[in-house]
Amino acid sequence: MYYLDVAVPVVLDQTFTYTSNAALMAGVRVKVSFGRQTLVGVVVGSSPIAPQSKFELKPILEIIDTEPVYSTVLLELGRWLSSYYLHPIGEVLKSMLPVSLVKKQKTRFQLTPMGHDIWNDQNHSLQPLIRFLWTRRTPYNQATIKAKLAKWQEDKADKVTLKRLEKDGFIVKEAIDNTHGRDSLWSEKAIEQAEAQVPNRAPDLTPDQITVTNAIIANGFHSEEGRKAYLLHGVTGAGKTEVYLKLISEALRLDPKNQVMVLVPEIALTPQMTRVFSARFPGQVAVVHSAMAPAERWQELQSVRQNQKQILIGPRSAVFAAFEQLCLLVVDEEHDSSYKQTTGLTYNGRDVAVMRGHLERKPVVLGSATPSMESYANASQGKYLLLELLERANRKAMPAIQFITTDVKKGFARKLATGQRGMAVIDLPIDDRILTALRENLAQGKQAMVLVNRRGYAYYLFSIRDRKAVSCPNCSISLTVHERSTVLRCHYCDFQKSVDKMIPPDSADAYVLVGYGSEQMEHFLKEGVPGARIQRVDSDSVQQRDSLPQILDEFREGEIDILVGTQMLAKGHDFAKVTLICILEIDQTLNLPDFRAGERTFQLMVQAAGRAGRGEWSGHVMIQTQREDHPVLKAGLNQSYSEFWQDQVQFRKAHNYPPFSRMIVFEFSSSSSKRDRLTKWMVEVENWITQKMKSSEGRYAQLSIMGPSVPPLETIRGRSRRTLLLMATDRRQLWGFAKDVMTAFNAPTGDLRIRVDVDPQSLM
DNA sequence: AGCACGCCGACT
DNA sequence: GTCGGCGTGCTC
Repeated sequence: MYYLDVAVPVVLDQTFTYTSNAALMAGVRVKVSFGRQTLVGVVVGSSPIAPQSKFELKPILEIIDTEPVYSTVLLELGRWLSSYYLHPIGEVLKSMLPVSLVKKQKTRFQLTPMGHDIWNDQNHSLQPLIRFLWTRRTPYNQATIKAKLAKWQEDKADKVTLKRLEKDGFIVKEAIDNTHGRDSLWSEKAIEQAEAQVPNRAPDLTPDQITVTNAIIANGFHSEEGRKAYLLHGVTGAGKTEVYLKLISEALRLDPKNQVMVLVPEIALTPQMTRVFSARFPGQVAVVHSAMAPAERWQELQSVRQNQKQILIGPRSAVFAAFEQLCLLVVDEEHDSSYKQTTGLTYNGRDVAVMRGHLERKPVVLGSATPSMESYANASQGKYLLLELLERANRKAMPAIQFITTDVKKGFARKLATGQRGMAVIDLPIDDRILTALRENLAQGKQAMVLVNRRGYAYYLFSIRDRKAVSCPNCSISLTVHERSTVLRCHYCDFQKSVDKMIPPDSADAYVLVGYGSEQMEHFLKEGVPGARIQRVDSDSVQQRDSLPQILDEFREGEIDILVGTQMLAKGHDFAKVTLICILEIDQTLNLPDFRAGERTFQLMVQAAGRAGRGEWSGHVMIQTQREDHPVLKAGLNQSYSEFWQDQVQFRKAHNYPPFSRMIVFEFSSSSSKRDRLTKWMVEVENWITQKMKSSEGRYAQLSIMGPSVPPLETIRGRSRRTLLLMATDRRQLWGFAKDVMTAFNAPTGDLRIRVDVDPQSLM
């Protein structure tokens, strides 16, 4: 008889003991009966000696794997993740597996045939309700339906719940599996194409590239002492990718069975990126990304696991991939915030990569033109070895940056007039000098990109009578105007409704559209730059057609003259014919109420500028701002990381913000209808903290505790929230305290919920 | 998280 | 009287 420690995917941060006739390897999945349910757990340890236990131990039901799915290192990594990110071990292990095993479903509500009958049946008592809920007869998402139902019940006494309707068979939950069904234009085709071509030869490296590469190679690919991380700080166009490629070829030269993990931000996973790698290493590259069907993704991961492919390129989740012979980890654009998972296990793919490299005893190379302050601080302290590429590989000058200082802008608002929505241009929120430059650029047959801050048509719809913006029923934020001002959408939940239904039909002139988004800018540009072929790129336009790679290809082929879009555009693409980049709302980025605003702004400026002048023509960047004297903007103008660093270090130090401290945020929430319970709970939290500090005899002297407080966005998706921010230089104090918060408040009853975010990227 | 047990309000 | 709401507690 063997006694197995099994981690099951439940919120409890502990393992459970089961019995088995066979000794099982750690990392093997088993089916177990847990309470009244059957779950898939992971064996994390086993022993022939019975543990003293007051429980009656159950036997496992089934052995799923013949070989461990988690290597020793991955299990160790899982334990580290669990304690570092304060997340239960069973859930951690589950999150580490490829998504194919985790169903991600989005629920929508649809009428059943019986429901349709009621919709048509004038005599049925429920017809008014059903007609109210389903103004059209297609499915609605949960948020919309719940909002409608709430509205219905405002003035009526009847209590009809969705559950009731469901149970009576009038409506059904329609699970939409968004992991399936999306066709995946990116990977296969692009890679096939790339593989069909002759493997391209490595160019001669510049002396700087050689120095950097040799520094890493000289240290070797294996080290028993563990940690060997490098920060490769290379200006845009310095050829960081060539350094990665050279390192990979060196690794493969040493042993063709060696394998390399390459993490890239999700958005950079365009065919071009994978094309570069597969052209250099034909047939040896596996790729995973979010638009892939689970089966396809699993296949790619499997090929890596069995060492049929040498290189794995993927987004943050690829950091958990199983390798047979991993020997190098690369994290490209390490500063990118998309490495941070914001829900569930809130890991940062970059940091996990560093930890994994440490556990695997293999080097980790973090690359960026604008390193995160955290990584740069680590490099300054000698935790990482700093390697620099300070010149562009083609010796081209960095693009010239020019500030366009606008007058204090007239409030940009327009009437929502029924007949001419989205037509009348009253005032352009884009400077004439920029428009002129765009026209000239076009006349010369060159390309441009225009970056704005927000997707959608207008920022919000303002009611003149109520003196407030039309806001989301589920979130404390105004609705964004979309589709040429006909649709209102919430950027935080799924709520969406047409303007006509949101406001009384005859009152259109009592509302104004305030601000603009990418969609409206597209229209402005179409008028302002006649003859230009303009394409919008933001998550709306891309999602609709799942077409980002196609658009980017068309742009590269010269079938589009101007791309207008959100900051998505600033990231990592390489277009030879782009000579002009315009950033319209840099001040807004700079003004965000977040201690990283300066860092984000600098990154945006440098990354955007990096897109210009990559080919034979030199580049030009125009930035519309009213704050040209701001030190961060000046640093951006000079493309000077050290200037930026000097300025921000002062500020971060003064407030003891990261990288000079660590942060952990707790989010407490309840459904907004039960806000009083949440408030009560927060009183408990406050008392607990006071008590804790009193009894701790200065053990937490170092710790700053902020809150619990009402976050800027109090309600999201119908849930009221409170946040508690913990900050400390001393890691032990911070994690010690945070773990205690978890134990004290982790099993909230009823509708209350708690969420932790370790090393948060955003404090909203 | 599930899932069941258990205690209160509105219906045949 | 019960059906079903949800609040509470447990899971080797």
